[in-house]
Amino acid sequence: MVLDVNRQAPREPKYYQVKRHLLQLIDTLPPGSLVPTERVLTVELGTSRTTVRQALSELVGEGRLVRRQGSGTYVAEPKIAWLLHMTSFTEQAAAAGYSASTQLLDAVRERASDDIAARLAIKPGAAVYCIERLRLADGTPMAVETSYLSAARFPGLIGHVRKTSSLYQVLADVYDTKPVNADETIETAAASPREAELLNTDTGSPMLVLGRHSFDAEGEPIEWVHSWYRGDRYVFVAKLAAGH
Amino acid sequence: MVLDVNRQAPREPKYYQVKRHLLQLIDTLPPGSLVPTERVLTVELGTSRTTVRQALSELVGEGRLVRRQGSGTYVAEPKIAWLLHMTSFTEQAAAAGYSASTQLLDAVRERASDDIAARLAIKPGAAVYCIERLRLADGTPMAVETSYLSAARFPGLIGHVRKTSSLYQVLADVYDTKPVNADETIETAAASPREAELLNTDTGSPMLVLGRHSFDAEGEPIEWVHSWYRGDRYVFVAKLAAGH
DNA sequence: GTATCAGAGTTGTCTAGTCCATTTGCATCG
DNA sequence: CGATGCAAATGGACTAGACAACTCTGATAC
Repeated sequence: MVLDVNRQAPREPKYYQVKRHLLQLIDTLPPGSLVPTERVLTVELGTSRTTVRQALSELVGEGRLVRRQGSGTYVAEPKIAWLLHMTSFTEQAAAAGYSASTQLLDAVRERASDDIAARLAIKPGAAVYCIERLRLADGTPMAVETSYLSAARFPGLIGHVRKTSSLYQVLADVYDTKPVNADETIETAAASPREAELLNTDTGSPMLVLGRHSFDAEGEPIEWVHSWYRGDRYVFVAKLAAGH
Repeated sequence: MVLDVNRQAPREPKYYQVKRHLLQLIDTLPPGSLVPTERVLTVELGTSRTTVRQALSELVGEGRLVRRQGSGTYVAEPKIAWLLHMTSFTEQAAAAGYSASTQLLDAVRERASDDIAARLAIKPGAAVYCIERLRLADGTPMAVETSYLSAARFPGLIGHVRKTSSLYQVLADVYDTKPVNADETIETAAASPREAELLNTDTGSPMLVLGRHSFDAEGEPIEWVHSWYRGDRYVFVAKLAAGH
């Protein structure tokens, strides 16, 4: 009978050795530098291209490297900090020193799924507006934002949104409604082909998904939004104080 | 001369078709259900095991599936919401209905890197305490937390921390210091083998990294902490109000 | 009955290779 | 001189398969 000493130690995968090697290299190079090609690393490190690519993919996902097909792999710029608070995208961007713009991708009326219905406090199957927008900062795509609002509560919303780019402006001017509270959720996900295309990244790359569930002064839900940010590009920042 | 119509359309990768197929399947099954094995999916969908595994890996990373080596792949439980606010881990856990515990992994005195020094407003190379702890909720590991504090400002800290599990308690009782403000950062990363082992997950799986930079009433930095949570298990929740 | 063990089945890791899409630089042509 | 086209080099997607590590079940031994 063999006694199994240190079973618990999960040995380091080979691809992780490659990753550590690359991390060391990256730390010595300025952003924009070219790193060795996949095929060169394959022979240098005595491993397969698949293994090298796994290490590279993780580093790309963490925002340390950028790959450009046909060209090469480069050291990435540091991530951009994005402050979370209760204002519009435009104000947030301005506070961070960017000029924000918005591109309306889609605005349709559809039936609420069970999940959406519950969040908007309406019946499943009731009409909702689904508004999809691309947020840009200094012209580069930053986030894909999808908003859901009750069609019964905001009749004709789509027409207004097509004319005025700011949804919050429309809510205030036309419907006299203003969000005063919100629950925000933050989680990770992988980019779908659609988001990847819009945000100019790869399908499956890690994303930060910000959900916002906002309420008016009476506590009624106004909208449910989720915004997809590239996880390799952005860090969310929240400022907290002890008294809540 | 061939005119390149719709160059922009990046066709859907094959693995993503597999992923969508699996998502449809998952939506019909309760948590804990067994999904078909990798080899079965390989023949059912007419693809290679590598491609099937890529789809599965993304779904595992998004918390939709759980893989158990030697056993099979199962539909995962929904993610757990974790409220962000300016209290201790223990209080946070209690508010969410968990009984929290902490395991001290390591507590050493070391020299501050440039980054740490800047955050703690001390000189690079000055002594800092590095305290690594495993946070558990109802006995299951939840996060790996690494704190950095100035050794000059909190002499003998390690000894106190070894006796009292709560760092904030020690800061209040022994050093009469209390954090009143904090900047929190949230970003994505991939698990290192060490974190993966401690959190009982796989190397490279997506993580949510919460950074906390806290300050006392005078605006002096007290500590710099980063906590690694499993991105497939947790959603962070922040409550915001309009008046900031 | 109970414990043990072998084997089948599963996921985990890695390899070596093919073919495609895109970029880039160079040679060629006008 | 400029534009064009070609070829090399690069990353992107996928395949088929080997072997390892682990789990579970059923047959067997006691």
